[in-house]
Amino acid sequence: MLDPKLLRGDLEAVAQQLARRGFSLDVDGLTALESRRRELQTRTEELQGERNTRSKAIGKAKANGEDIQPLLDEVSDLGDRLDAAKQALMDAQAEWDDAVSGIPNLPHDSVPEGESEDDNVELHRVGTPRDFDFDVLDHVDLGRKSGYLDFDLAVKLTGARFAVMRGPVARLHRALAQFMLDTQTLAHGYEECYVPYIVNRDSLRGTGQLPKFGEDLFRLDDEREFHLIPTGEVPLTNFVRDEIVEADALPMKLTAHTPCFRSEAGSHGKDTRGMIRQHQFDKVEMVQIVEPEHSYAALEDMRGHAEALLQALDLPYRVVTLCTGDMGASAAKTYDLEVWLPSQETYREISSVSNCEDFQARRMQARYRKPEAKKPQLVHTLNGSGLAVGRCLLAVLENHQQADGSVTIPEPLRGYMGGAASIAL
RNA sequence: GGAGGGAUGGCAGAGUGGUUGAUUGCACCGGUCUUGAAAACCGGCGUAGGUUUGUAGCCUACCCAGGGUUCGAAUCCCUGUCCCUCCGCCA
Repeated sequence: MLDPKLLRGDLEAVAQQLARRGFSLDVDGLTALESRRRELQTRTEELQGERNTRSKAIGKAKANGEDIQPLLDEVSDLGDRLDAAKQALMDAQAEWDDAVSGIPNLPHDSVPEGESEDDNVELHRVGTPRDFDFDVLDHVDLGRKSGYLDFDLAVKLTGARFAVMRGPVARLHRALAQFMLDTQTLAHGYEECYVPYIVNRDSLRGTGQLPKFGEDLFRLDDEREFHLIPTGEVPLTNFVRDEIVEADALPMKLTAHTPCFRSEAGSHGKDTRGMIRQHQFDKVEMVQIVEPEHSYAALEDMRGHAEALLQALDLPYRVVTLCTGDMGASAAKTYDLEVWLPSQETYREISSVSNCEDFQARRMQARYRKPEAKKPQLVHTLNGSGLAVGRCLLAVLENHQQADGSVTIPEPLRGYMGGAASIAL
């Protein structure tokens, strides 16, 4: 959510910045709404003030043993007028909140302008796609022969867009997650966390999934409005919701390996084959809570933390800066890491690293106290995948496949695989 | 699943219908004292919104959340959430 002061002040400037990301701000509507809201608030507060002074007078008169009936008669209709004013104010406020909650974050100046992913700007490429002297298989065909990767079985157990992994593939999946988690904690200084995979409404509101994007979530049949997490970002970032942390507690660097559940996956018929797009997938998430002046340095660091994993796994990838039109609503700037998939002969997203500045912090009321400042200040929040485990698994399978149907295990994973240098599929 | 007790400012903890936004202590900030520090003493110290040129003043709201009673609610009633204790059950 944007700073309400910004929205009450220079709306035109805000509208211009939002136009960069293809969002057209209803300046006139908001202005009218705000002036009406303000008027109603003033009226309500006047009535409240009147009620308070009269009630105090009644209390005083009663204490002096005077007859208070005449005073009571005077205030008889005040309550009704006050109720009406309050109701009107609440309606106007709700209308304003509704309008404001749909406004995305302002893009950072360095974000390239564009409408879609076609306009994203490549930052750099690392690694060279292999030249295969045999016909490459995609992960579906690779896994089918042995049955170690079984989508048909998942259909029977649940339905479309789930996967069953068995044997060495299941172990490789676990090895990847362990390797990522160990790298983030031991090499990059993140604190390992175990978090709930079910969260409440307030948490989803804090990170921005609600109220606008509820249809992307799996919701439990429970009156408490519990939802399965769509990403570890939700529980981790909400650590600081409604908190005032001391400055020396920052930066807070958190990581967790969690499953992620997404209801929308595949609703548009994209990536129907294989485990690119699933309702359930695992991810190691990085979250940083930082002081505002350090958030862009932290963004570069986090991108590096994600890139280090791909380099260690010897996977070719590229980094793109998302253009204004392709960013999520909460982000001010986002890098995507895209890994090379030989079967598709293209780069596919495997990590997304974003600086949300104070957009989420404001929704969450997440603040910190600087010793020299009297008022608590909003923190900046960043999140990034480090990495998506499922997509990483298929990238390893496809990139490191051999002519004999085996897959070479990247060196850093071998310790997690009982020393195996390759697996036979 | 059953029975009880709680939720108040950064923290601890008073307050059961009438100038109580709220006693007090700790923490924090400023000052006096001191060579310096500590101690002691004095003062300050919540958040949000409105009004305003104004981080001044004034006004309004907020004592877990949402409803209700009342001229008036931190205080009484209802619902919900969370925490604690005991019993049962369970990984």
